Amino acid sequence: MSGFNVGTRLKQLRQSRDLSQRELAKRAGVTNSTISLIEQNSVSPSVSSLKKILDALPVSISEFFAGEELANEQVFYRADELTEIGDGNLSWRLVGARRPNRSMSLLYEHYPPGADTGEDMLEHAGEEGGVIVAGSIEISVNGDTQVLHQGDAYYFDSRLPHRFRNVGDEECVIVSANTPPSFAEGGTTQHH
Amino acid sequence: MSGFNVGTRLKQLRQSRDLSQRELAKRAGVTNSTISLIEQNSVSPSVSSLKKILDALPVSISEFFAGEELANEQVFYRADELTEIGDGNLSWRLVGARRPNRSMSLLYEHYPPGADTGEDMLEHAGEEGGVIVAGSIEISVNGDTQVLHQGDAYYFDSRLPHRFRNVGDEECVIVSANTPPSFAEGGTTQHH
DNA sequence: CATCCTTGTTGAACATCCTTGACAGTATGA
DNA sequence: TCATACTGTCAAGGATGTTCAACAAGGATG
Repeated sequence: MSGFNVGTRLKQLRQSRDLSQRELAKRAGVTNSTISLIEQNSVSPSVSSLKKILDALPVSISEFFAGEELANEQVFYRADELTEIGDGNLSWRLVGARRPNRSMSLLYEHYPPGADTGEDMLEHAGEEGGVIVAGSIEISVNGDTQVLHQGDAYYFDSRLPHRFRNVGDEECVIVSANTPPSFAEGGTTQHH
Repeated sequence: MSGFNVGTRLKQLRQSRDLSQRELAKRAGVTNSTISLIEQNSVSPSVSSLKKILDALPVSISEFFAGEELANEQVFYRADELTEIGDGNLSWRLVGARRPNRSMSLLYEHYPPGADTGEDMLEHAGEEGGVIVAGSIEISVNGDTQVLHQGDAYYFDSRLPHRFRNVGDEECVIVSANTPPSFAEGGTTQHH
């Protein structure tokens, strides 16, 4: 259950910065009463108000809630999560067995000409980055599409929708690393 | 930048799941009007309402806002944009600026012939792994010494004492990743 | 064509959040 | 002791979010 203790969390953040309710309120452009009520969990603030307040700390909204969510959320690593690698066309080789206590996975990827991770932009928790070792590849992240060549690199939060496509005529080789994927919805193992 | 386009983002998520406003409203325990108004950005929802709705998708609040907030982060790095870290002898190029919030650091490393991380075995918290892209290198981990060649890879817990040495006569190129980021903050950095 | 279902939108009523302004408690210093 | 300045809390009312109910547009069925 929820137990989204917004008030307590806000109070902690404010106090850790040695700010009074009034001082924070002033910076945020709201009144001290607002902060008082929120901290007591007497109200559930509107997103716009909460954003004003967090901007003044400053703390991003996702950071604010990440702390809350990690407290009651368990993160599981499925044993078979990374076993499905490569689907005939694409070749993803995992460096080392994927073990529950590993904090990242390292891949040696080979994209033949025309290889494509698919039209459906994928989104999952975590971060990923890589260096183009040979060939070139077109990468789309959050609507931004670029063609990277040998020596180029990328790094992004995997929650942004992304897609990989080899539009050249030679094989593209990438060494990439991903920080832990969260559990994927449904059966298909998400990757990339 | 504000531009927190909560409505648009919600609409995207709802539609990607093939849900109508009414269906989502039903699952979330709010009314269809609420969702309509939010999606049109006619209102800034309260956190409690937004949480109900996101729970029904389901999407965590931090995920929801992550998409908005991460939109401005740099994703693509041209070869000459990598941050040089080398100390004269060794050359390490970091993918992306030193951002404190990243969960790993990605490196494009160049070891000239004779390069050596030193006799003192290094130990630090975290994990590291890499793929040898060109040349060869001698790696010692916890007393076990191996020479790896192009296409070989390694992965170990960084708490084990380790050392890298290029005993060949050509440059060795490695793409590696470390968790947690060992190059996160300024100052001298231990690595490898 | 009519009928029925679903879709998203909107005005008015209601519920909740937010501000105004006042209050009590504590600490510092004259 | 009194004055001043700070802290957090709270009631009343204005501002904003949410619901209820009606509406129009689009598809599907007969």
